[in-house]
Order: sequence, then C-alpha cells, then structure tokens
Amino acid sequence: MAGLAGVSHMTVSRVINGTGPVRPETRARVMAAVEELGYRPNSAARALVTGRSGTLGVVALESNLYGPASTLHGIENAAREAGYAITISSVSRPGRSSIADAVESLRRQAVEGIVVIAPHVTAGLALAGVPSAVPVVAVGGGESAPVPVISVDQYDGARRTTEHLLALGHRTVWHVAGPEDWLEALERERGWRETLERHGAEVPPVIRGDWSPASGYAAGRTLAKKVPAGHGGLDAVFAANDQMALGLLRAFTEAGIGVPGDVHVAGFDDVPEAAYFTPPLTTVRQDFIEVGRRTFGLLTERMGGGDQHARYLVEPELIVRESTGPR
Amino acid sequence: MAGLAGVSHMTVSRVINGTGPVRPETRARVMAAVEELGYRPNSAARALVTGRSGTLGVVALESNLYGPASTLHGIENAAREAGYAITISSVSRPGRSSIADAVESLRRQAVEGIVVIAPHVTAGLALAGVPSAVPVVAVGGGESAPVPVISVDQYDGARRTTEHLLALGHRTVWHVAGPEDWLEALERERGWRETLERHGAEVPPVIRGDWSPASGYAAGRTLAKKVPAGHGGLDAVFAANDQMALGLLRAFTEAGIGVPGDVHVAGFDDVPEAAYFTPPLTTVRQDFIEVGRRTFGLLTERMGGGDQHARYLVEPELIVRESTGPR
DNA sequence: CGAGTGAGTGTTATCGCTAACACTATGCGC
DNA sequence: GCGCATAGTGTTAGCGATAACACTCACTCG
Repeated sequence: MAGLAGVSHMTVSRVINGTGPVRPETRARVMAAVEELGYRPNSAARALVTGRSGTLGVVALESNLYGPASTLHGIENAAREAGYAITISSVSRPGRSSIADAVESLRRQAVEGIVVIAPHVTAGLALAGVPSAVPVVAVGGGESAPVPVISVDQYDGARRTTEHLLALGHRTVWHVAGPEDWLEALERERGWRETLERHGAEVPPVIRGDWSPASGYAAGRTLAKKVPAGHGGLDAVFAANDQMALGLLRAFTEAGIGVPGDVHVAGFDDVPEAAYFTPPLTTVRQDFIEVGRRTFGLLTERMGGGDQHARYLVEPELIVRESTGPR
Repeated sequence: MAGLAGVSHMTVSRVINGTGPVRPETRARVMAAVEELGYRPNSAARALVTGRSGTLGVVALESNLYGPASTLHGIENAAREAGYAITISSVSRPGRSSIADAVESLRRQAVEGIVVIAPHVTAGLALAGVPSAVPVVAVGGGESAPVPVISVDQYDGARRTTEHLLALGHRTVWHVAGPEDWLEALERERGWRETLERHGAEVPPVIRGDWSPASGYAAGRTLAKKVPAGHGGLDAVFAANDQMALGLLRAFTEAGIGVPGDVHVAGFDDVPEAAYFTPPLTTVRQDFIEVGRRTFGLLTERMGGGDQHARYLVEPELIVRESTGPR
C-alpha cells in the first residue's frame, strides 16, 4: 500500500485521517493507491492505539413495542450523524441481571459510551450496580438511577389526557394501566390518579394490562360487564398505550357499546395505526427523534465529564381524535 | 494484572480464554486478580492479533415496519446465542448508494459478516456492486443478488390468501399492493395475480399503497366509490400488509360498507394488533425467529466458504379470522 | 536409569495503526 | 547570508492481546 504510492505508511495515515500537512500531489498519489487496492484501515489497530473505538453501545429491549423501538431509532439517527457506530445488546426479558449482563458485554466491546433503554423499574437498580468506567445514560430510566436520564414526561401526558376527558364532562375516568414493573406505566398511572384527585373526582380501581391488545381486550370485557355505560357509570377510559386501547375498542364493539357514542377512549403513543382505528384514537404523541438527539447529547456531555445526575424531560403532545369526539 | 497474580501475561490470556493447560491454583490466583482489578480484555487488541472481531453487521431499514423490525430481532437473537455482537447500520431511505454506504461503513468496522435486510429491488443491485471480501447474506433480498438469500415465501402467502378468498365464492379479489420498489410487494402481487389467472378469475387493476394505514385508507375510499359492494362488484380485498388493511377497514366503515358483511378483507403480516381490529383480520403470519436463525446459519456457512447462491424460503401461514368470516 | 512425554509456564514476535519526534528542504526576516 | 520557522515526510516505539516456540519439571516406560 505505502509501497504502491511510494510513500511511508505514516503519510498514508496522514492522508486518510487528514492530520498533518501533505503535499496535494502526494495526497493524490496515496488516494489513487487506496482506491486501486480497495484499502480500508483496520479499525481494531486504530482503536488499539488511539483508545477510541468510535462505537456506542445501546441496551435495548427486544420487542416491537412502539416506544422503545422508536427511541432506538432516534438514538441511532443521532449517533450516525455524529459518526459513531452502534452496537446493540438486546435484552429479551428485562431485569437486574440481564441488564447488567448486557452492559457488561458492551463494555467488553470497548464501546465509548452506553445508552440503556430501560423502561423498567429494575433498570435503575441494575445500573446502580454497574461500575461506570464507561459513561452510561438511560432513556426512560428510573429517577433513582445513578446516571443521567432522558424521558418523555409521561406524567404530563397522562395529566393532559385525563384533563381532556374530564373537560368533556365526565364524572371520572377509568384507567387501563401498563405492567407494574414499567416506570412509564407507573408514571402514566400517577398522572392519571393525581389529576383525578386534583379535580375532586372519584378514583376508580386500576385495571392492569401488559401493553398487549389482548390485555386491553380483557380489560374492556371486564369494564363492559361491571360498569353500565353512560349515565355516570362507564364514561371515559384512558388506556396506557394504543395497543390496549385497541383491545378496549374491540371489546366495547363486541359488547354493543359505542365509541364515542357511549364511552370515550384515549390511548398513549400515537402509533401510526391510531388514526385509523375504529374510531380514530385520541392519544399522546412522543417525539422520539428529539429523545434520541437529547440522549446522544447527554451521552457525549457525559463522555466529556458532565454531570452524573442530569435529567431531561421531553414534553408530549395530546392528539385529539374521534374516540373522544362529540357524541 | 499479571503482576498481581504473580504470573506472566500469557498465563492470564490462557486462563481467560481457556486455552492451554493451567494448574487449578494458578487459575484461581489469576481469577482472583481479574476480579479484584475488574480486568477486561481489550477487544481491539484481541481483534488485531486474531483477525476476528466477534462482530456481525446488520444493514437494517430505519422503520417500525413489522416485518423488517421482526427480522432484525430474529437475527439478533441467533447472533447473541452464538456469542456474536451485532452492530447496526441503519438506512433511512433504501437505495443503491445508501445500502452500499452502509455495507462500506460496516466493513470499516471489521465485522466478520454482514446481513442485509433488504426488502428493496435496488438492494440486489447495490449488493452486486459490493466487493465481498466480507461474507454477505441478504434477507428478503432480490433473486438477482450475488449472495445467499433467505426470504419468507411471499408468493405462497399471497397465493394461499387469494385462494382462501376465492374459495369463499368470490368472482375475483382486489389487491392493494405495497410500493413497487419493494420486492415483497411485488412477490405478493405476483402471487395474487397468478392465482387469479390460474383460477380463470378476472384480474382487476392493482391499487398501489405505501404500506401506511393512510394509503390503505385512500385505497379503501377509492374502492368504495368506484365499485359497488357485493353482487359481483366489490367482494373481496387482499391488502399487502395489515396496516393498509386497517386503513381499508376504516374507509369501508365510514362508507357504510360492512366487513365481513358486505366485503371480505385480508392482510399480510399478522401484527399483534390484527386480532383486535374491527373486525379481527385474516392475515398471513411469518416466522421471523426462524428467518433469523436461518439467516445466521447461512451467514456462518458462508463465512466458512459456503455457496454464494444459496436460497432459502420460509413458509408462511394463513390465519383466518372474522374479516373473511361468514356473513 | 536414561530417554521420552506431556503438563505448566515464560519469552518473543507480531498484528496495523498512530504519537512523537527526527530530519530535510524551502522561504522569510533582518 | 545566517538563523529560524514551517511544510512535508520518514523513523521508531508502543498500544494489548495471541501465536509460536522454548523451557523446566515430574513422571512413565522399556
């Protein structure tokens, strides 16, 4: 390689990295040789000597859930723009040890920083146990995590939705919550509960689902059976995500309960399908691109020695559609 | 490190990799030192000397589309089980050059093999232009690609669906296709068309969407306007994915056309929501875990010098639900 | 009982690159 | 015309690991 261009390997390095002065004609000769030989610098050797791998690690949940998956895309985007490669360590079942394992395996990959997409309550604990020679930031992670955290303001999204439903004149709002071990589920539930309390509305018992349409469907059947629709009975239901809202809609349809005629329903996430449900679903949109950008920003800051306890909240947006429309 | 354990660095290497004989007590001393120092072998150094990075690259589409995203999970799974790390190079807009770029950037990362999730017609071309010092396999890629290809048998899925609809007594079946530059869309369309022809049914003009619910909705409005429902008019519609089918359902509902009462509708993908659409959707399920496993298998085979032109088809499964149920 | 064997460990070279410094030629200021 | 800066290039060392081989024992075997 250096031979073909008639220069030392050092000059090749300079040309490729754009470091140091090189005479234009020399540069051209080197480039030509690079082209001819299809030369590609060995990233391992470079990483070895510079101590920088140019790679970020992401611990992600292996699921198609809209939120986590979109967050991942947002981060990928930001990292790619900044010239970082991304290696993914996905976790099929989140938990203390699996997250710790994933982080460990990324550290072995010599990543320069780690993003943990950790919507679980256990994630904070897991991160607490991780020695952090490598900078770590969490997305949607626990308050208690000893690392910077970026989240969408789930509480506020739930507050807005609940207030929207109350403003429609309902006595109260039922809630189909997500799993107890998901922070987002807890935050949404808290936002809903405290909003009801603040408005002096009765707080009905929570019905818990697992994010799946099936669990929403089950919740819908329970509600349809237990609570007579309308007239101060079942007026409004806020589901913690759109998939469960879909299950609700299905159950209500089967039970002959009309939406929005008899009941108002709202979801959370604004999946692409939500606008085409029957009826189109009122829901909460989260800006995952922004989340990704912020996350990456915090990570680079952290790599530069920034604050361990930074917190950043992204505001969500309420999207009103027919499912909470006029009757 | 070696000092603390009172051995040479070579013995440490042997303990960590389990190569060569080491006396149990020596091993224990080394392990203790590793533990105490939190020592982690430097992967760059190892990669440099062994020439193996332990990393696979995946070129993926940056989208939440169910198929590609699930395929990615399937591959991650298989790779993780085999102890490979995964680095992702995602492509926001697929095309010849962007795919070539992504492959290039992965090669610079010194990955040992590359999987291209390439549902585009251009992907085959892009791969043709890639010098393959690194083994490459494609998922859902073009027939013409000069690399091994794993796909779900889209043609067969479409055939089964179309035959199912014809068996319900319809004169013909309309088709809402995916974008022309997606191979899967073309295969599904071909399966539909040829099945109609084989049964001597008239082939209505294709309505083309872009996978989105919005495009399905637009298609539904067009159909509802142009073709009177039932009685040898609009009887059955096969949408190339579930999201578009959802749009169809929405449009039909708005137009007062009942499903399955007036029209039968089928989709493709079996997204988790499909069973909870109104009505629950008949669709085609693809086994992405199997696809991932096969893909990884072909890749390792290829890394060992296997056939360049291997092809593997995974059979899909028709899931019948209410949307093509009794009227 | 000497040679051979294999377990257990150390020594050295090397992977491909960049950092650091060394060297040469050219141009500039005074 | 002499020193001195600077452009442009080369030389050398070393990143942290493994491969390959060398070495030392202890033990077996004929």
